[in-house]
Amino acid sequence: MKKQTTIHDIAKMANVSSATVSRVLSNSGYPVSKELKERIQRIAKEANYIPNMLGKQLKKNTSQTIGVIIPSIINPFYSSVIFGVEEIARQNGFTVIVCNSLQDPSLEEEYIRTIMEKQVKGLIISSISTNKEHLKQLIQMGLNVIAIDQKIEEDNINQIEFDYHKAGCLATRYLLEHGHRLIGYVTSKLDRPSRRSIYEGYAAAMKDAGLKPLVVESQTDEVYNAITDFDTGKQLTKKLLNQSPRPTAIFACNDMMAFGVINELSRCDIQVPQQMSVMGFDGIDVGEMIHPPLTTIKQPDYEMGKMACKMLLDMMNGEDSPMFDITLQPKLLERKSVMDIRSEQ
Amino acid sequence: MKKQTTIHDIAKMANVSSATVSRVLSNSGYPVSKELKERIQRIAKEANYIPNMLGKQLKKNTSQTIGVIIPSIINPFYSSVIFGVEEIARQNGFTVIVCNSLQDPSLEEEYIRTIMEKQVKGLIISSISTNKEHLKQLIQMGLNVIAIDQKIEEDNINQIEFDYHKAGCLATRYLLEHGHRLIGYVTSKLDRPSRRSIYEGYAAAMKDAGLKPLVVESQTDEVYNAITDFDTGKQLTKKLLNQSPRPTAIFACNDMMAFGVINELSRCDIQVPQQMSVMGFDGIDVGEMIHPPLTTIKQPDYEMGKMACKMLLDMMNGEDSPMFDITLQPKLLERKSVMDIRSEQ
DNA sequence: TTGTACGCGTTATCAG
DNA sequence: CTGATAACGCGTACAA
Repeated sequence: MKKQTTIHDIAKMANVSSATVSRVLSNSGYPVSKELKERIQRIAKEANYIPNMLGKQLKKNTSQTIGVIIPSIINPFYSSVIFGVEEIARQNGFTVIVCNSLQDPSLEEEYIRTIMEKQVKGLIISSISTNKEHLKQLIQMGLNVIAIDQKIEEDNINQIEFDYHKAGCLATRYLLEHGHRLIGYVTSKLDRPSRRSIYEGYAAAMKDAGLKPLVVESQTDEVYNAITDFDTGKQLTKKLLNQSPRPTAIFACNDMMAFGVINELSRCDIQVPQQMSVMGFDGIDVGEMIHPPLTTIKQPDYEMGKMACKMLLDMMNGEDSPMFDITLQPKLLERKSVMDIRSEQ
Repeated sequence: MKKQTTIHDIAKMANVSSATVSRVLSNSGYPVSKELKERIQRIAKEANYIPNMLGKQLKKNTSQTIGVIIPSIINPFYSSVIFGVEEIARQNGFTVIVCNSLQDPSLEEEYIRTIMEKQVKGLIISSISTNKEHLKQLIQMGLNVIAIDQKIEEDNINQIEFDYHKAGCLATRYLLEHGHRLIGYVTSKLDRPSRRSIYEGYAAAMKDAGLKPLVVESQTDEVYNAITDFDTGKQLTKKLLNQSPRPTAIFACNDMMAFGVINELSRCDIQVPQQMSVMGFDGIDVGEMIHPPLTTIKQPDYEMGKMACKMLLDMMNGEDSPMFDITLQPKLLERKSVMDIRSEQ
């Protein structure tokens, strides 16, 4: 394992100063005679020169890196987000550090600290922590932050929001329009703003229709995990089926949970959608692959990632911080898990 | 945006030399009087000192970072791998850079270059590129590499392999044991060793049973994308159904494709598993969530990630390079998509 | 157009 | 035990 060649090595080989080498090899645009330039480039190539970014970054006080903190990459929704982020980052010469917070505030904080130590100046975060003081302080120190998915109720943190409330309404109204009156809502613990908003959207739409909400909420504060949502969906469905009168439609707070709902119904020999309609929330790809294909709300994941990264890069380029929030709009993906039961009534 | 506090700032505040501050704040173990130590720690805390890793790394010539290059994080298999890698990395104070190669050799090379420039000394890669010369050269320069998933036919690259051949056999034998004789195999393009091996395992098992393989191979060299595999599964199933006599079971080269198979069968009103058995390959979580739950081969993704990361860290700690390959063994996940048809014959 | 010399923040070596 | 100083690799005033 021999030492890497540096600009000084090349300088010696070319009998010039390292300054000149630097100017050529960093494409600084600083004037260097053409012949010398070409000679240096040739020598660098032959010597297999690989620049050491650490030196550069230390000097310029900027790592070409952005950090992304999300609950878990196992969740397809977040892996799509990252996919979008990474695409834009790469196109702009940036590299992405991925951090799974596992919904654990202390892990989240640990990661933010690491990010800062690595001189990462840009962070995209779906934050779980309620104490934003720390984050605000780091922003003072030059960190640029874009919050996605989970709203951060603070100034000078740009947000990419999603209109969860409207989405909850939209889904519920769709069910109502298809003749459903008894609509159950199954949800994981309502301890985060996004989840609350969906619920409130559902409740509002029900109220508008003069109907009573029928909610089953998971109480366990589970560690994050895809299969957990699935199991939760099954559990909550069991509870819901014990209610009387039984609902004719079930609305789940995310697609994974909706899969659990469908699975449990199928285990109980209840046909979807003939005997029970199911509505999901997220719009992940696999929803299209199950039977029946899941009618759901599309939350633009990939696009959200791309947009967040673009905004972040703009901020870091000091585009005079436009400081505006974006709110993405929900879209209903009409597939096959909801039946129109108006004719039956 | 004020400048960050450095050890020099703290040195001034404490009226000591920056060397002493460094010794205390880096937990070097170097002897410093207890009172001084505590004073420096207190001042650092008050001044909100955040160490600058770039300086440290430049000095020590090692970034506490590992790179992971995989085809696409959208694929649940790879996101599980990364999840495992990241867990071990975090526990050891390392950070993970994620790179989606999209099955594009030039993108892969670009990422490897970036990795090197960032002084990343450890790389976990599912390589698509056929030219390993470049990689070998970088290993000479101190890069540590663990190859996963895709075998790299070179010395001094540690591998975590998976016995694809045996897995292909295992799946096929299972179908045979359940009375199937006409077993179709649908696969994406056989242009990679792993895919070839599964195919060969299937073919060998069929031959052992005195049966003729029935293979439908996708010809399109698609860009990587989860939904593509699903669609491919549908297309290939259509082709297979035109064969006569029709197979009684279909074995797909990955789970996503198996979902496509099931979906297409369902569209043609062919019941799974009553009228047609389906076997997948991968063992991703959602396989359990669809109807019927997919019988499949479990390829240990999460464990593979954890193991790869452990091996890599050992290598980087210069554990005298044990230089051995690990071959993970397949396991059959028996669920509900395969029916025993022996009684019918 | 090219070279000299210093600093980015940190650790390591060598004196004291 | 503590301090001064020289690196690490690079970019950049300033000088020539």
